[in-house]
Amino acid sequence: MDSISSSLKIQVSEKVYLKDPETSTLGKKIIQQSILLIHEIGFDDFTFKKLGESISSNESSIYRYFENKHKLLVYLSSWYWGWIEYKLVFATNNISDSSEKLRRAITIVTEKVQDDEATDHINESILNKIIILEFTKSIHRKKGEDENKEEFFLLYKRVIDRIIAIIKEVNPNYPFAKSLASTIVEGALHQHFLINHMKSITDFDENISPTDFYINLVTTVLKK
Amino acid sequence: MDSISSSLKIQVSEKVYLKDPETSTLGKKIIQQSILLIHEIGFDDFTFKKLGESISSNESSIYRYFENKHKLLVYLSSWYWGWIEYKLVFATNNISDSSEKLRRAITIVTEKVQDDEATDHINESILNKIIILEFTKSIHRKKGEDENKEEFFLLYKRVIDRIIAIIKEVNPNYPFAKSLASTIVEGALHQHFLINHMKSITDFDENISPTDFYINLVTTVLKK
Amino acid sequence: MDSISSSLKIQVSEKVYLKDPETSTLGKKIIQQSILLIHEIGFDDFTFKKLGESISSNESSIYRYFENKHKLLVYLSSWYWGWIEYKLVFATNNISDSSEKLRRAITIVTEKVQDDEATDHINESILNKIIILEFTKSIHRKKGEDENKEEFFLLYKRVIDRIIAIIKEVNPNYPFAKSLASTIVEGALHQHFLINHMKSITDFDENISPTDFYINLVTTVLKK
Amino acid sequence: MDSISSSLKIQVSEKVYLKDPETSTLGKKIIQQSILLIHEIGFDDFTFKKLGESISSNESSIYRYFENKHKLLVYLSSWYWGWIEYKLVFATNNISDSSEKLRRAITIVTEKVQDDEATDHINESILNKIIILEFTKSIHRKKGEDENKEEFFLLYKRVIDRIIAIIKEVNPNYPFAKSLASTIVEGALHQHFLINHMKSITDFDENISPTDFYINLVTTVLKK
DNA sequence: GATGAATGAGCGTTCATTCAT
DNA sequence: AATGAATGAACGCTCATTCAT
Repeated sequence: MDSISSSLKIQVSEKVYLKDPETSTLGKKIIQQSILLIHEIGFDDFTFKKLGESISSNESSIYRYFENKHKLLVYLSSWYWGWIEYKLVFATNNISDSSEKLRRAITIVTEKVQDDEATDHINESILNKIIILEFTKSIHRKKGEDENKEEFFLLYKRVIDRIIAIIKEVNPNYPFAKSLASTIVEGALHQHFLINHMKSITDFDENISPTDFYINLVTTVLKK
Repeated sequence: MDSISSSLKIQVSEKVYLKDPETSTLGKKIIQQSILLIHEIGFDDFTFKKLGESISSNESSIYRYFENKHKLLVYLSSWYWGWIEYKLVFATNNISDSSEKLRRAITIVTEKVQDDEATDHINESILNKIIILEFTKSIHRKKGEDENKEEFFLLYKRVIDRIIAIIKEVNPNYPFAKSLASTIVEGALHQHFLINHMKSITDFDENISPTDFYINLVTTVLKK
Repeated sequence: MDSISSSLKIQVSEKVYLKDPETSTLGKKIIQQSILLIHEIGFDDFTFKKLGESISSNESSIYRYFENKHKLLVYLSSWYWGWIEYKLVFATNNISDSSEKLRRAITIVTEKVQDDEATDHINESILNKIIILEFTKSIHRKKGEDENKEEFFLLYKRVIDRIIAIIKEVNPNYPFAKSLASTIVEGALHQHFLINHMKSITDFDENISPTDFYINLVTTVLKK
Repeated sequence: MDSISSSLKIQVSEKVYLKDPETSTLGKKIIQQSILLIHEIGFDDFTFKKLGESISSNESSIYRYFENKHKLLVYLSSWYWGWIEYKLVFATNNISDSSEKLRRAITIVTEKVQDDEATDHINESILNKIIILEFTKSIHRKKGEDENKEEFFLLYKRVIDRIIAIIKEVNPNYPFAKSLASTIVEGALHQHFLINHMKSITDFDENISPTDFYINLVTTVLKK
């Protein structure tokens, strides 16, 4: 059976930060406000200077925690995928029917995110919006190519790996399990983006959601 | 019957450029070299100053053609999707069997791109690599949100619309035609990205390609 | 008796322009539109490029007429003071009473300017507003100090010299004739500026104008 | 009785600067050198880059203190008028005879300025030359029209208001007290400009000064 | 450990001007 | 004579980062 820390302290790789933001008040404020600020002005216009102002602190203080703004985004992303993994494990735990398990897993990664009351300094709903807009950009960054990419996106890959495993449970002979899993996860972000910015090429409304689309899609292709 | 200019002069919206780069030698050099340079150093590090150096011209000359580097990228993207549309129309022309038409269309938008000898100042193969890395970023840009987004990404949407139409031909009752089409086009870019940067979560090798995955996927879900 | 060309062809020093704008349609358009454009966006933001656009011509064409935008402003100023001189001479012609002559002269240089229908490509009322805002700046320019300053501001000085002469007619013993004359001319511009921008330090309203102030002032100090 | 801080710390509005230059060594150097440099090359050619070089510091450091060079000039002007106000109050303090008070006030605002030994990083004599050349330009700036104009030129207006008050003491029935006051203050700057650049339209020499002209003028017009 | 001050480097842009047609 | 294209130089400004306290 899968096991994961049941508390909501998400473990982010130490390579991502210089000092763990969870260990101080300032650190938590940095995380909390950065989410709000990135959402407000976009990651391109986001700077440590502006963040410093919004937490009435100096930009140099933030440098104690993160090498640069890209690492901070990697931290937020990692935290997000760690949190998704936690929810995914929790939701599929003790479910014996593979197909049901898969449906639940797909739901977790494709549904619209609500704020999680268990974490008071992180607004997951807004964080999700940032992930939709910025996560793909962040894995596409050319700079520092591959040095720590594996490390940085570990938690993202773990979510995908868990879905791959469930897909294989459902249909061990399906030859594209990995591609299907990555299509669901990345595709869901994209579909949510389209809902907000290019509605005309989506089918979604109040009655029909990306989750419906993906469950239908996956169920069909995995049918033996 | 579909009709499209059979020459390879791709029409890019006039709002994207200040002066049409196709109308001068310098303009063509800007296009040609920008593709090579963006590929080489990444779009983030790409500046008009560096481009100017690489075409031994002054950055200010480039400003005659494009307002800023983002508009230049929009131009390249538009050109790319215009070219893809052209190929798509050409490949599906006179094909009466809808399923075959769809297979051909999917092939066009998911296969690895080869250089097209018909255009001597544009290397489509490299441009495709740029699109894989940078296109999603470019539609995710926050700034200038929505003002001309429709206009800028018109050719992209036209490609998707054509695929939607073919999907509907194959199965008029499938309820997620739009989402499926956008999943194919965006997803194919993502799968090609994974091949280059996160191989471990793909199923692809020399025998099996994204095209195979998408044809299998689409064929299955549209089966009546 | 004073003599001045009775036509409204104001003679501006040839050193101010490269090609006389009065001799071509384009030249006249340059003059006409530059007045409107400078008034609209301010002289600081005014460029030949923008002027070129507004007369749908190229900036390089304007360089045929004026070395740079400062020379163009000198031209406009010269024209303005030439026109003021013309009005001044016309208004004081055949007046034998010196005091009356002085009153009329002061009126000319201090009253609010109306458009002169005799010149169709120059809107004197707007030009006056430009002079109020920009003329003092233009004589204060440091660059090219003194080379041709005498020449450039000849027509301005001629207006002042005419007023000095009238002051001396009224009271030959007044020891500050020159300073008084320059105070009136420059001061009137300043008072009109204050009316538009710092009303709180003026005494003017619909019943009382700068002209009243200056006539009162001058009449009093010249009383024997 | 008038009261004003007797120390020479002139209070300039906080809206003018980002960080008070009086609070650091670098700040004082910025003020000191900017005066010398603006005098030397003129405000048009003055840039933060050049100022940075002349204080062997980087232009970006200067941006900590002032938003742009125009704000720096506003600071210098404000300081100047604050200093003039101080001198004016000091010189007229305890003088019971209104006419004498007025003569002293006029003297303060019209006489040639000597360096004040009490301030070691500000050369008032040179600053006065800058004010003569640049102050009128600075209040004539079109950009940012009126937003903070009142605030920015507060100290200038306070000087004028004090003179208005004294004029009214001398002759409460004179109907143009405001215009007369602004004429003196602005006019004096202009007369000093003429002395330096257009001597031919002034009456001044070593025996006769602008102060003489203005005292004569004002005394005469206010005579009951 | 947190902060404020200072800095260097470089970006995006505009301007004035020249050249070739 | 008028124009369009191209250029070099500089400006204003911001960013990421370091240093000193």
